[in-house]
Amino acid sequence: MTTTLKKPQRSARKPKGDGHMRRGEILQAAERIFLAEGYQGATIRKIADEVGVSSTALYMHFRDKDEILLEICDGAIAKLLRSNSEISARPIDAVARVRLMLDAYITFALENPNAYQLVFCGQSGLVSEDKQEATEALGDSCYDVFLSTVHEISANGRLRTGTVDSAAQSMWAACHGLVALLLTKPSFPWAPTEELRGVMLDGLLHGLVTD
Amino acid sequence: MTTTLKKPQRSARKPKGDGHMRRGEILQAAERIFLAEGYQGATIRKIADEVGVSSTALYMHFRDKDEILLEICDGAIAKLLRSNSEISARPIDAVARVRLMLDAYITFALENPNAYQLVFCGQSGLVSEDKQEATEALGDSCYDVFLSTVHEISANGRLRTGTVDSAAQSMWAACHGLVALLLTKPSFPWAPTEELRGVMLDGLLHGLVTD
Amino acid sequence: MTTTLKKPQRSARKPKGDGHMRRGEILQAAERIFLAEGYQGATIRKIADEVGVSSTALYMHFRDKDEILLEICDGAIAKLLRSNSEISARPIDAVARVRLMLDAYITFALENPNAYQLVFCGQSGLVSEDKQEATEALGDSCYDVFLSTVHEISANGRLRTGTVDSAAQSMWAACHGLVALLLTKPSFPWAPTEELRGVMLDGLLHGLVTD
Amino acid sequence: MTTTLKKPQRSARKPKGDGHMRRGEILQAAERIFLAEGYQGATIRKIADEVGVSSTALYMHFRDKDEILLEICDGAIAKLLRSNSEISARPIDAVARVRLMLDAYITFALENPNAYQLVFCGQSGLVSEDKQEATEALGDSCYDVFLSTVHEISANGRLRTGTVDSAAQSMWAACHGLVALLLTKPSFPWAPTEELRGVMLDGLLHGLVTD
DNA sequence: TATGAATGAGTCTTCATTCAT
DNA sequence: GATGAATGAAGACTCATTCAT
Repeated sequence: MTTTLKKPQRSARKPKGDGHMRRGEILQAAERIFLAEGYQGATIRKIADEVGVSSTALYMHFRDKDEILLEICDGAIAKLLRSNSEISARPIDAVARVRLMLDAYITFALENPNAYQLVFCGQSGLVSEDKQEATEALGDSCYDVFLSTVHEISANGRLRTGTVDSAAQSMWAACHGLVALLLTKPSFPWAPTEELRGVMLDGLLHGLVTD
Repeated sequence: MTTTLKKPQRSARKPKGDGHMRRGEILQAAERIFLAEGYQGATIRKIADEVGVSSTALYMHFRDKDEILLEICDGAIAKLLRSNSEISARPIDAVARVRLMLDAYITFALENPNAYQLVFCGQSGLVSEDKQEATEALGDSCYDVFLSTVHEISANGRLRTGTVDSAAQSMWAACHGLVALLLTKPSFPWAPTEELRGVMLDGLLHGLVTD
Repeated sequence: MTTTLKKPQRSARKPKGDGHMRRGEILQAAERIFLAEGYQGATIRKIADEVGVSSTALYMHFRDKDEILLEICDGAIAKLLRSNSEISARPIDAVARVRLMLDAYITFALENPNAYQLVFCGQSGLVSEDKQEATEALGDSCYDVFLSTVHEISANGRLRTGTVDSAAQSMWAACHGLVALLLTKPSFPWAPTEELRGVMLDGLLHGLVTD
Repeated sequence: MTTTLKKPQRSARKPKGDGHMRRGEILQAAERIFLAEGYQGATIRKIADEVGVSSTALYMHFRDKDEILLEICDGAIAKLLRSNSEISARPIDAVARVRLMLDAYITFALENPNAYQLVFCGQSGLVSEDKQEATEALGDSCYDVFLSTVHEISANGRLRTGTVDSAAQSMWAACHGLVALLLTKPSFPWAPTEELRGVMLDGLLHGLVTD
C-alpha cells in the first residue's frame, strides 16, 4: 500500500463463470477433498487449488471455511429428509415404510458418498458449535420422521425387543455401519452390495420386529 | 527478560532411564494425548512435554509422528486380536462365541475410540498409506478369526439368511455402525448404551441365525 | 444457498449523483471512518460500504487509498491555516494573537485527532513520502503565520528569553505535546482538559513573554 | 506430515548466537522497525528479516508479537524510572529536582528515540489491554515520582498557576512535545537543540513556578 | 461510471522436522 | 541419547488493487 511493488501481474485468471456456478464448483471441490482428507485436511488452499482459483476467491462466496462445509451438509441432509418424508406419507404398512426408509438411506449414502460421510462420519467438534445448529436441526427432523414410523410399529405391539428408541437407533446404526464401511474400505473383499443390503435389512427386521 | 516461556514442566530434565524404557514412556504419553485429543491434537510438542523431554528426543526413538501413532494402534488392535482368539478357543456354542466377539468388539471400540477411528474410520490422508499396511493386516486377522466362527454356524446349517460372507459382514458392519455413531455423535440422545448393545446383538443374532 | 454475504446495505445501489458529488460523499465517509478507526481501520471496503458503492468505485475518483486520506488531511490543515490567517489579521495585541493561535491549534488537534496525528505525529511509512509533500507544505504555511506573529512580539522587545525561533518552536512543541498525549493516552488521569489548556497557555506566555 | 515434500533443505541457517544474544537482537530489530513503521508496520516477518532469521524463530523467544513490543516498553520505562528515582533522592530544592527530571526526560527521549516513541507515542489499543497492565504500572510509577516533587513545590506555595496535576501534566506534556517533534520531523528547521531545551525549561519553570 | 469476481502479497501463528553441539 | 535453536511449509484470513464486462 505504501510504496513498494506494483508490477502489473497478469497471470492465468480464471474466467468469471457467471452466476452461482463458481459457488457450486467450490462446494463440489470441497466435498471431494473433505471426503478424501477429512475436515482438517480440507484446507482453504487445497479447495481453491482444486477449483483453480486463488484462496482469496473462496471468501467472495463464503464467509469462512465452516460456512462451506456446513452448506454441503445442509444440502445433503435436506435431500434425505425429503426422501424420508415422502416415504412416510405412503399408505402402506409401517414395517414396509421403515424398510423403505432404511433402504433409501443406504441408497442415498452410496449415491452421495461425499456428503454422506461429511454429515455422518464427521468428527464432531470441528466446526464451531453454534453454527452447526441449523444443520443439526435438519438431521434431527430426518431422524424424527423415521422414529415416528418405528413408533407405529411399537404401538401395534410388533416390536420384538428393546424400546422404540433403542430399536430405531439400532436399525439406523446398523445401516450406517454398512455404508460407512463400504465407503471407507473399498478394498475389502465385500460380498455383493445388493446381497449385503438384503441380508442386513432382512436380518434387522426379522430380528427386531414380529410379524 | 520476562521469561514466561518454557515453564520448567514436570521435573525439567528426565533422568536417563536407559534403553527401551523411554520408548515405552513416550508411547504411553502419546496414547493419553491421542485418546484425549485425537490425531490432530496429538502434537509432537505436547507428547514431548508430557514425557518431560524435548521434542527432538522423540526422534531418537521414532522415525516420525506417524510411527508413534501407528504403534499405538497396532497395540490396540493386537489386543482385539488376542481377545478374539481367546474367545474363539472357548469350548462353547459358535453362536455364543460370535456374540462374545461382537460384544468384545464394541467394548474395544468404545474403550479405544481414537485408535478405533484411526483404523476403522480411516480418515485416509492422516497417515501415509504404505505405513498403515501392517496395522491393517492386523485388523484383517481379527476379521478372519470372526469369519471362521461364522463359518461354523453356517456349517451347522443355522444361518437364517445370506451367505457366510454377507452374514458375517452384516454383523460386523452393524456393530461398527453402532460404535461409529456413538463416537461420532456424542450429543445425540442415545438410548442407554448397554440397552443399545443388547438390542443390537439380540436383533442381529435373532435376525440372522436360527436356533 | 444461504446467501448471508453481501447484505443489501443502505440502498443496494446508489443513484448516480453525477459528477463531483460522489467524490465528496466518499471523502465524507472516509473521514467518518478515519476519525473513528484511524488510518489502519479505514479500509477501502469499509469506506465503500459506508458510501454504498463497490470498492472498485472508489478507484474511479481516487488513485489509491493514500490519495483519499491525504485529501482529508489537506482539508483539515487548510482549515487550521484559515483559522491562523484569520487570527493573524485581527487588530489586537500580538501576544493575544499568539495565544489565540495556540488555542485554536489545540482545538483543531482535539477535533481532528486522526488527521492531526497523521500529519504531525507522522507514523512514517503509512503514506508514501512523496505524496505527503503537498500536505506538509500546508502545515508549514500554518507555522509561518504563527512564526511571524512571534516575530512581532520579539520586535516589540517582549521576548523574555530565547530567539524568535526557539520561542516559537517551544510554544508550538508544548501545545503539540499536550494534544499528542491527550490523544495517545486517553486512559491517563488527566486534569480537566480546559484547565490543562489554560495552565499550559498561561505558563508558556508568562514564561516566555514579558508584559 | 503425511507424505509429500521432504527435500533436504539446507539453506543459510543463522548460527546460534549463544544465550540471550538472539533475544536481544530481536528486541533491537523490533525497536528499529517499530520506530520506522509504527506498531502495525512492525510485522513479525519484517522483524525476523531484520534479524536475519525465519519468522518462526521469533516464537522461540517470545510468546507472540505483543510480548516483544511490551518488553521493549518495559525496559525503556524502567530506565526512566531509575533516573527519576535517583534525582528524587537528591538533597536539593524541589524546583531544581523538577528541572533535572524534565531535563533527564528529554535526554532519555533523545538518546532512546525508538523506545521513547514506542512507549509515549504508542497508538493506544494496539496491544491487547490486559497484557499492558505491567507496563502501564511502571509508567505510572515514573509519573508518580515526578508528581510528588511537584507536590512539594505546591506545598511550599510556589505554584504560580494551576493545580498540582495540571501543572505537572503541562510540564511533562510540553517536554514530550519537544522531543516528539524533534524526533518526528527531523527535517524541520529547528533552532539548536540545546537552546530549545533551555528555552523550554526556563519558560515552563518561570511560567508555572514563583521564586 | 460502476460492478462482481478475482488476485498477490501479506497478517499472525503452529506444526513436524532438522542442525549443531 | 539428548538438547536448544532454527527452519520451511502450511494454517485461516484480510487488504488494496485490478480485470472484464
